[in-house]
Amino acid sequence: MKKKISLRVIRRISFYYEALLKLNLPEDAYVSSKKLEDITGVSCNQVRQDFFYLGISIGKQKKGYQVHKLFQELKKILSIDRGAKVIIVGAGRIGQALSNYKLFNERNITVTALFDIKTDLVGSEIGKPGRKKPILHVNQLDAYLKENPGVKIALLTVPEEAAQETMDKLIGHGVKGIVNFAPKILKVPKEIRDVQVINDCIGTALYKIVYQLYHKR
Amino acid sequence: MKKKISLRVIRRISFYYEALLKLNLPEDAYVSSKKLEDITGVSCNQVRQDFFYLGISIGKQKKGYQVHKLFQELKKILSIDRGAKVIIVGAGRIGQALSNYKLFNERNITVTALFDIKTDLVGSEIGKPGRKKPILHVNQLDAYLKENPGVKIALLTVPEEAAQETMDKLIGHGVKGIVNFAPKILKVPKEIRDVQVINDCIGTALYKIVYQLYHKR
DNA sequence: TAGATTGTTAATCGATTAACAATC
DNA sequence: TAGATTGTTAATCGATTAACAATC
Repeated sequence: MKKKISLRVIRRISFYYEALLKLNLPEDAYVSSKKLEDITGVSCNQVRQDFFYLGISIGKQKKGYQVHKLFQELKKILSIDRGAKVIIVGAGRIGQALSNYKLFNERNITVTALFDIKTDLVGSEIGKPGRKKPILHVNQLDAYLKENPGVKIALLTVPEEAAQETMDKLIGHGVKGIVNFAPKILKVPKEIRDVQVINDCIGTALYKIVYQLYHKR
Repeated sequence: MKKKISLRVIRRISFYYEALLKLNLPEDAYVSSKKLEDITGVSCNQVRQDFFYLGISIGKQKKGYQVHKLFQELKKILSIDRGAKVIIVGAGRIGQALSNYKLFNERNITVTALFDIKTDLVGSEIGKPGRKKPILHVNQLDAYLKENPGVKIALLTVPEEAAQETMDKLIGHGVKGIVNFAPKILKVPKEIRDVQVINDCIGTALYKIVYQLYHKR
């Protein structure tokens, strides 16, 4: 019986994980829920409640949580130890920037290839020597995904006009997770049950910040 | 007495707004809460509850909400009619990509300038003719913000190492809203009360999608 | 010891869902 | 008319906060 963890909890877990990375403490050091509050802004009560909920009971009174053990627990929940291979569809500026995104290395996420339709991009490679990724044509997607069944996640960075069409294609080829960077809400057909889409994180962030600007308390 | 609207509601409001843009209906057409559910994935009950909460009572039984009126209401809440001027700090690939982001035009967000420290970037301009934006040096930030007091929002696209330092600088110069694109949680000093930061939307999205990949129901 | 910090429960708060009378 | 859809209330659900005994 696996309990389902809400995305809000996952988000906070990723905050704790990032906090640990940032602190860069020796593995045998301890970190308290109060310390995590200082860095993440999540209250220490919430931190302990989350750990309790997730069955993380490795704390020592008066000390806190051992960094090494906590890392292990958080990694397990976030599936960071398993890692993930992703492709980037759309090799324009955002796509290329993401392909070098620092976050990926430390978090065990590997970009294996990019896809585009522009003939001047297709066939080239980008990235640092030793870590170069090929840019392939979008119509090679199907073949690529069949050859690389471990690739289940796509970052979608094509222009707004092409976003829905491209997403439908990705779903058709068996992709199970899509992060959509186009400022457009993409629909997953109702009959598709096992595909997760994260829509429009940039656009939503902008609306929120503009709203807050005009409604400060 | 203005009631405070949570960011969750703001997020859904932006979904409704995006849905209207997408539908592209004549202004005198009507759209029902059920139709909004189809496009946004937000249940029709939730839609009506949100409208009720926000005092949007323009519906007609058996028809729905007139597109024109609904646009007006949603724009008012999202402050789209007032618009927003933003700067982009960090003129690398993500910064440059964002400076041409299509979302901005339709949503009344104007990028007025970019900032960087690289001498080969500073002094040039980017963007389409007629809409060119200058790239200035980061040490011109203070002067720029003083000359342009309407600019209160910054998109932060500098490398991870420079993110916190740059944010502190922005806050010092009076910026009130920051969207952080570095994969790092940035802290606002506790004594600062009126600055809003949206942290790490890309990193969080990735953690969520990886988590979901390994925990499909 | 005294102080700090955990794990856990209970209380509160807020958000979502369901239901339905009103009515076009 | 009958069916569809709103506005609104009440019920449910879930998430956060507060409190505190246990104990290192």
